[in-house]
Amino acid sequence: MPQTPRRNQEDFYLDVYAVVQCVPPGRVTSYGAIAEFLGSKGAARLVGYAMNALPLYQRNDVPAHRVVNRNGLLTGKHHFGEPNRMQELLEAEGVVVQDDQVQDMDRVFWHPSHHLTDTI
DNA sequence: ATACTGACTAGAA
DNA sequence: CTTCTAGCCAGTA
Repeated sequence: MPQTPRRNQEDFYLDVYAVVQCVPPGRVTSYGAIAEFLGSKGAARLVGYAMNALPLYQRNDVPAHRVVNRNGLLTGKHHFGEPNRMQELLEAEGVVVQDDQVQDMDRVFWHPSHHLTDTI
């Protein structure tokens, strides 16, 4: 997981996908956290854009449903085809979702730099 | 080139 | 508590 500043947009996209792939099942992270980890703090919108540009052939490898906004709101749910698909995927991993919002964010939130010291 | 949009966020009012 | 503002960056019109 590169912690170096953005080199170019293509690598940035790939880095975003790589980070998302590191999110353990049952945990979630935020767009801003990913951006910050990649050295582009404040580029949260770009992370969202990267997810939007996630190629279909990679959707099986990248758990996009584990990325929510910093409040735990499922802001990307409209990109999963069915309205509650994202919630179903999360709940299948044990994440409690209510009103399109992840509950117990403090316990479930996963920060990229904490991947070694995560306590489930 | 400007203007607006969006799977965002932190801080101010 | 809520809503607003200003940043953020790529893509589109």
